[in-house]
Amino acid sequence: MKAEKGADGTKPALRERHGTARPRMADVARIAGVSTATVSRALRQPELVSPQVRGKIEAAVEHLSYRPNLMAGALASARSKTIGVIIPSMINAFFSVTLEAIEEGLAGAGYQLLIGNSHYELESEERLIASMLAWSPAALVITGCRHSRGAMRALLDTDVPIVEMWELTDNPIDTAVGFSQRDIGVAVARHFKERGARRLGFVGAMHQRDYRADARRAGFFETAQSIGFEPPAEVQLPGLPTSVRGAKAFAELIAGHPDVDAVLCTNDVVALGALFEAQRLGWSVPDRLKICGVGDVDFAAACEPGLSTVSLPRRAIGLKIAEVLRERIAGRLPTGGVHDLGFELVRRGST
Amino acid sequence: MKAEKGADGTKPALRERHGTARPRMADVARIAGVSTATVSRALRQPELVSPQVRGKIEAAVEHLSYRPNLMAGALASARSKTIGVIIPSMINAFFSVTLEAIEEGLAGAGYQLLIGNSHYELESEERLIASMLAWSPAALVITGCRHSRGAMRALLDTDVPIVEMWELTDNPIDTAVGFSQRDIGVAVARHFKERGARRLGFVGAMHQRDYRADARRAGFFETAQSIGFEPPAEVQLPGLPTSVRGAKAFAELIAGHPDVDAVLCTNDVVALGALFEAQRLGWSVPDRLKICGVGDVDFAAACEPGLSTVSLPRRAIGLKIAEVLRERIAGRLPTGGVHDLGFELVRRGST
DNA sequence: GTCGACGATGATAGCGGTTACATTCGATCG
DNA sequence: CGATCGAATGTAACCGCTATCATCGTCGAC
Repeated sequence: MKAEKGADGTKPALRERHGTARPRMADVARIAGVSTATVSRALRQPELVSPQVRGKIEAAVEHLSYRPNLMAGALASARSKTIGVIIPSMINAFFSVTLEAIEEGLAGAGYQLLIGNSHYELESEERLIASMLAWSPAALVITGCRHSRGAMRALLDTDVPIVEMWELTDNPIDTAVGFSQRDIGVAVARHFKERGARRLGFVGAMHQRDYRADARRAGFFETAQSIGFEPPAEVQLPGLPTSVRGAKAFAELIAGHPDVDAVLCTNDVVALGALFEAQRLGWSVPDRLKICGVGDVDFAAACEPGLSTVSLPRRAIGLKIAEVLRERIAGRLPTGGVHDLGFELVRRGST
Repeated sequence: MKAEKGADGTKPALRERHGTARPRMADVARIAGVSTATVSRALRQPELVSPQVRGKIEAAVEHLSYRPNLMAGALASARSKTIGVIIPSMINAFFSVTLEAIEEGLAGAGYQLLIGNSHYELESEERLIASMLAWSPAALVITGCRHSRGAMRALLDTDVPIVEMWELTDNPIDTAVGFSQRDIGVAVARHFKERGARRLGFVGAMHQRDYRADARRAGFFETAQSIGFEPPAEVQLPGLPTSVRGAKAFAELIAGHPDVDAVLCTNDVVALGALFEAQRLGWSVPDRLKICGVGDVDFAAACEPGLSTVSLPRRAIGLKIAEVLRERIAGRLPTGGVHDLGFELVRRGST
């Protein structure tokens, strides 16, 4: 399926080096016949500069197609128009939506997102925090409220506004925006009870690394028992949660526990695998078996039957963060707080 | 579903400002009893510094837990350990995988990814390019080979290595890493022919913005006709491609053209919607209807029947880019080239 | 008419590193 | 034994912009 022209390095690159040095603010100043201080002001606080001078400066900027060197500006002002965001996975669509919402909520303000992937590892997170702080970002957004000691020290030690997201805590470092992961498990257990389930099952993943998923599991198990179920039957996927693994794990689960009639899957992708597997096995959903996912990814509504799931405020988290950051950066709202954005159990055909 | 403690801003933030200023290189130098030049060298080219001095410096760094201010370094050296990446969507899992692979391939080298979202808009891309170049990144990775005039000018004018990805071109600005979008359409049309399809259909999306998807469509239509099909029946989704919209668009398509017996969907998410819709309508797949997606997202293999699709080198693209960049940044491989990573038609039950 | 206030602009000292160049000092060599 | 050289280190001039403070009119008030 490869084109013949694909041989490495054969094609000449289009670009030729022009050699024209990037214009500096001093060039603009010279052309406009003013000092660099005035140019700087005209660019960042135009209202402080008289209209005529401003006009000349704008013309010069245009003429040279001048673009300020952000690093110089950041260095001199000790803050950069950058926002660091650390997420545990880039592939997980949840965080991507939040990322996009943060970006959208900050749109136009000229912020750049510096993105780091912690791969669900606390040490990795610590390293990322350190290197992001070295850029003096305007703010730092991290996923979760659990951090290594070193990370904690760094976070407490800096003046950069910190936002912890996708989880709640009683002791935010600064600001937390999220929802209770544990309550999701609670809600689903109750929902299964309502629907008349008799024996519960759980398909999890990455229990050793994704402690947020673990909190959901804990809520599910504890509530299940407290409302009269036996401890749910359980299987853990090896590795990342995918539909294929979900299908297989689900098959294992019901092979070992044929009495299970309601399964909570750690997320929708896994649940989709289970749904197809049930279909293959001829178990009717929801009569013989109820399936619930977590996330409300777009396909959940398109499934047959529709997949019941828990809708997470992934977009709302991002927008809220953007809102908080705008306030923080503008200097209002000096201190943080905890923002619980809740979640919603979406009842569809699969339960 | 909200916890009571969720009232905004009620919780006190954990952090108290310590007031300790971040140590500077001069502090390290003083403690180690050397000049800042030596500290700088010890940090970036340790082999130039004698072992004893290096030891003292490392001790001082450790003691102060010193972290260099990257902006200062970047300003002075006119290059930053940053790699700008512009993608058309953060939600699309394709690009996320590539992003992760770029990151992974560059792991340990201490690069930060500066990520921009162009929302499939060329003007947006132009703005992003400008603001990313203002950070003097070590390289800039952009999606696609089509750019606005202004963007082109900026890209040709800079010395920053540029990589265009997810598409091929005869005239790369510098380096291109991707595959032929058009050939995907060609391959699927032929595949449908092989499988004995008689009337083709196409479910597309964003034909006005995603010109890569348009290239796939063009390949499909042209080939279809050249190998004896009538022009495929076609429906375009309004807005972003989701499963729900895919299901609806597919329903429309076959309502209008009941003779269609093979449908190419612009991506797997849409194809999944079509698959479920076919199931709801009682059309058996693949006998009555063949469905093919694009992307080979993880659930494609878990579907019932398995979803035939086109596997894109999303991870390979990222790894290749990382490889090229390592070379470029190290100063070897001064010029670019075109790298065709191909794609693979994955035949599963749905065709 | 003089003074102070105020608005607009300029001069300039950093911001915290990097790096070209100078300096030092022992080892090597004729 | 002095000249030479190279490794190790220091000196200081930037990098390009920001921000403080000084300067200079201009204008209204007393």
